[in-house]
Amino acid sequence: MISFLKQPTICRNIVRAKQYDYLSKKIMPRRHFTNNSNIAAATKLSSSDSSSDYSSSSSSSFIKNVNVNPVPIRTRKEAMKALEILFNNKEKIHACDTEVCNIDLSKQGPVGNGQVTCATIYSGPDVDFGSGPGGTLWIDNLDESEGTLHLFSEFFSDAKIRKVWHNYSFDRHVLYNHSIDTHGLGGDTMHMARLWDSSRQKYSLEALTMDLLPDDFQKTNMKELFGVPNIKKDGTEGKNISIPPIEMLQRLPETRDKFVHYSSLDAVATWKLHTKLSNKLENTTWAQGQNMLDFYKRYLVPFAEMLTDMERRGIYVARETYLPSLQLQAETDRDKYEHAFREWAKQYCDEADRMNLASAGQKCTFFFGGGKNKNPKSGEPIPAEREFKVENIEGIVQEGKKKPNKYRQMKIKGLGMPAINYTATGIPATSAAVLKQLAGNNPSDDVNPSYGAAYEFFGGGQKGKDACKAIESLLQISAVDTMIGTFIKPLQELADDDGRIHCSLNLNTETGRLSSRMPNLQNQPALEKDQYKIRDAFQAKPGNSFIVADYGQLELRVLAHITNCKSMIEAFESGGDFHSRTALGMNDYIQHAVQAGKVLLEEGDAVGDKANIPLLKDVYSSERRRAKVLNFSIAYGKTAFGLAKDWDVTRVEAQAEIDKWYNDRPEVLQWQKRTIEKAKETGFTRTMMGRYRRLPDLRSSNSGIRSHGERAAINTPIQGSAADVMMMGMLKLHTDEKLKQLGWELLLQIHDEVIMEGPEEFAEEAMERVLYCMENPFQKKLRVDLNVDAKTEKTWYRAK
DNA sequence: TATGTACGCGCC
DNA sequence: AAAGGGCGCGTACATA
Repeated sequence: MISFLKQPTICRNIVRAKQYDYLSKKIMPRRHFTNNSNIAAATKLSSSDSSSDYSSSSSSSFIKNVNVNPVPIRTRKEAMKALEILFNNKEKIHACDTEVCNIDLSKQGPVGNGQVTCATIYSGPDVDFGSGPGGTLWIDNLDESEGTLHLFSEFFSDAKIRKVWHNYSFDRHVLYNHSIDTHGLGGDTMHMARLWDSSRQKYSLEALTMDLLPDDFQKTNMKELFGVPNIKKDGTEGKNISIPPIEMLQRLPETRDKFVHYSSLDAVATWKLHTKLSNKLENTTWAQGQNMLDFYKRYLVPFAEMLTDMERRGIYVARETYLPSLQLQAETDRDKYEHAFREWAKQYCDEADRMNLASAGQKCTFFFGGGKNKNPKSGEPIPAEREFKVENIEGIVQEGKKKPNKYRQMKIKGLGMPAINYTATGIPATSAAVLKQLAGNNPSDDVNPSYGAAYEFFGGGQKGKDACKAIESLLQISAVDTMIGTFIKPLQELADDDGRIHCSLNLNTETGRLSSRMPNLQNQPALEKDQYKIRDAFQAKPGNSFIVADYGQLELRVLAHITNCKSMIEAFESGGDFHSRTALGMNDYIQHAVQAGKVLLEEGDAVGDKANIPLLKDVYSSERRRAKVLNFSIAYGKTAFGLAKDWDVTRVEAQAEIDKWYNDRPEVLQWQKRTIEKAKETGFTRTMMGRYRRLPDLRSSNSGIRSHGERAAINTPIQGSAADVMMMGMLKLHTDEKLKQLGWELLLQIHDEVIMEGPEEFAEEAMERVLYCMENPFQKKLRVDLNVDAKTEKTWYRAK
């Protein structure tokens, strides 16, 4: 039997730790409250000598050694003078930054949310805005100065004037909230830093400034500058520090000057970082006679600008006409499953009604507490019972107390079932895969039920059957909860007044893929798993349609191209179903069956008198499925150990399958060896378009980490090159004159798939162009053709 | 009360 | 000693 149990890995935890580090920065950018305090920088700044002539603030002692000489712009007259200087320096690079209020970044994105309280511009050490060369412009846009910013609209929207930003997407959107449509992206220091070194932990302006700019130019974070201790109930100062709202810092006389200095400094830091990063990229080879800055400017800058267009557009979800009924249906289902499970569990657990079915800890104790289960890491037995805190809705009064407490302890006793699998920390896992093993594949089927481990444990018979059915209900509860909590609800909450969702599309991955946040639109339930048809909520406007186009086997085609593998190239050249062909190559008896005309390789063969012959994928479906798994596993660097676990076969058997795969494709094995070798020498691996991924893990003393690095060394060229193909394809789609003329625009990208929206009447015409653009992302052809499948429909669900 | 960690799960 | 790459995010729970 195939098991899908996933082993916990230390690698995953390493990667995860990094994600959180990064996320805390992403969720709370520099404008927000909770930046980590930078004690080192603060100490350095406050202890250095006061040679600065910065004199506009009595509280400026915080920032002594960085002189930004801000020129405040509050009136039309001042703005006109500044604009004249800006336009006289058209050819220069201008670093810009905004400060924003009225936005809660933990709940909403910048499209349609947030107002700019001020903007700062720094145009380099030569430009003099009136405070001497190298001063900054500080454009006030609050209170009586509101509207000043808009006077600069022409400057921001001029495509010929290069502006550089840190996290351009955010600024572009908030400026658009003031009807300022920026163009002329000169660079985004966040993207440049990612391109220069994609394995950094932090990409915040602060972290980059600290690491890349000289010690005498450093940035102090907001918490350091403006943080005030929270006042506790008793009136004393608490330990937590919060930052007053932006608009308050800008208004209050005691913080105003410091704030002006702080925000101006961000623009200066961005400018200096841009210079520094340009230099670094310039000194990195891209291709013959060209450097990474060339690559950045030619592809990544237009790509980044395009991503903000997509974010701004958003995608419509039927928040009012569809999602609520969907939610109701899901909640009804949930209640049904919940009732079924609790009724069963009551027989074994007094507090079954109060158990939190979303708690892994409680489920773990209930099923696996006691018995012979031991933590494989620590050797400790799993406790036979545990207490959990629950709300005291029963109003139980504790002994010796007069009134009931708000919370009470609830005891769960373990059934002592043998654990199926363990988490990374050595606790019995209660994942869906584990519960599935307990319940069996199909315990509720009337005709042909199949039961899992719980059947035997409860002594078989009716009791065993009931247990399996109950656990299946529990499984359903988790599944439905995920649907409601991760998809159905957030989609409704995040839609704007027009029902459109504006996720943030980030260039923040190690491999060059995009990621999507708030919400993540790249993990919406797909196909069969989309039991509630959530993708039907994504709809085109009346009169419009979607085109959903995806690359078929993109990564495998890329693998074939990169490795120049004869057998793979041939398989793709002959067309048809790649996985069937792999299965054919790996099993003699399938070859015989095909040669004897007993089965057909693929659907295209079912013509004329062969129409009634069955297909390989139907007759040998398990072989094909295995071949498919193997195809992907090898691209990811899976080992015989992992494959053996997945397939529930011995390691030797798994290795034999792998060997058979490589036998037909020796170039792949050679390439993998060569690539790891080279990565160890150079410390990096590269993609087709020449992007680098540094792999410091390859030099780790921890062999687990090292192996992870080796797998990354061979996976990144595949995944990253696939991302390259997609990026180039999207740039073609974006710049295609015909598509523009027909009114078709990109909305989303899901790694190997794009969603476009446009007038229904031109859908067929547009589709032709879409196919052409995506199939020809490069001037040069790859060694295998790219296969694009496109469909036009009214909803995302229907277009698959 | 706020924050970090662990677990688990959705997608390609 | 671990044992498939890349993501984002909701929930529970421990800790400060």
